[in-house]
Amino acid sequence: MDLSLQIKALADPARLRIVEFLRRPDAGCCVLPDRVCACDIEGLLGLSQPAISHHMKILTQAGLVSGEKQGRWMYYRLESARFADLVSFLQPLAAPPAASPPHARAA
Amino acid sequence: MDLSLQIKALADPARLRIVEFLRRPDAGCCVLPDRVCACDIEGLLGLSQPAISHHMKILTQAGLVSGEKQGRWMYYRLESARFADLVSFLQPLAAPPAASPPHARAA
DNA sequence: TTGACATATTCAAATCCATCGATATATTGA
DNA sequence: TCAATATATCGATGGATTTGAATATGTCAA
Repeated sequence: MDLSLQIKALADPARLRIVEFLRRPDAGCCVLPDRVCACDIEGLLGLSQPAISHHMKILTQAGLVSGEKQGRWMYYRLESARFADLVSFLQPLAAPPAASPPHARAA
Repeated sequence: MDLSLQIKALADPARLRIVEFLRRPDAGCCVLPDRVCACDIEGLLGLSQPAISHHMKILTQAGLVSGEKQGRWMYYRLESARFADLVSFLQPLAAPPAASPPHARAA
C-alpha cells in the first residue's frame, strides 16, 4: 500500500526500461505470449545477471511485476492493477486546480 | 523530457507529501488561493528549512512544481501538465494486456 | 541604515543504492 | 551421478541522496 515503494521502484532508468519491455517485448529468446524470460531482459540492458535479478526483485516486491518459475526459467509479467493504482493517485494531480479547492473562500 | 527525472523526484516520502499538500493545502500561515508558501511546507514535515529548500528545488527542476518569489516568500504551485505526462506514460501499463500484443500469434 | 526574517547555498556526515565478481541453489539432460 | 545452465544471494565498492549546521542572499520594517 505504500505508494512510495512503487514509485521508488520505477525511479531507475534500468527498471523503467524493463517495465516498458515487459509491456512490449519485441522478439527475445524465450518470450511467451504475455510473459518474458529473465534472460531476455539481461540481453536488453547491458547489465550483469545479478543486477537484473536485483531489479526484478525490487519490481516484484513493489507489486509492479510478478514472476513465475517455470523449470529453469523465470517468467515475468506486468501487474497492471498496481499501475492502475499509480494512475489513480496521479490523476488528481494532473487535473488543473480550476474548480473549488477544499478551503475555497466562497461556494 | 526525461520521465525518469520526474519519477525520481516523486520517489521520496517527503516530496510525495509535499506534492499532496500542494494539491490540498489545509490551512497554513500564508496560503494563497492555489499557491503555498514554503514556510507552510516546513511546518508540515518535521524537516529543517534547508531540507525543504532542497526538496523544492528537486521538484522544480523536474518541472512538477513551479515557484514564484513574492517579496520575502516563495509560493509554490503544482504543474499539473507534468503530472498529466506521467499519467499518459503509466496508463498503457495499467491496461490489462488482453488484446493483441505486438507479436501476437494469431488474430 | 539597521535589524529581523524567509529562503538559498555550501559543506560535511550518514545512509542508501546500483553494480559486479564470486558463489550458491536449483533444474535439466546425458 | 555429473556437467551445464538459469537464476538468486552474498560481499564489497563507488556513487548518489538526504539531512542539518553554518552561512549567504535578498527583502521588508522601522
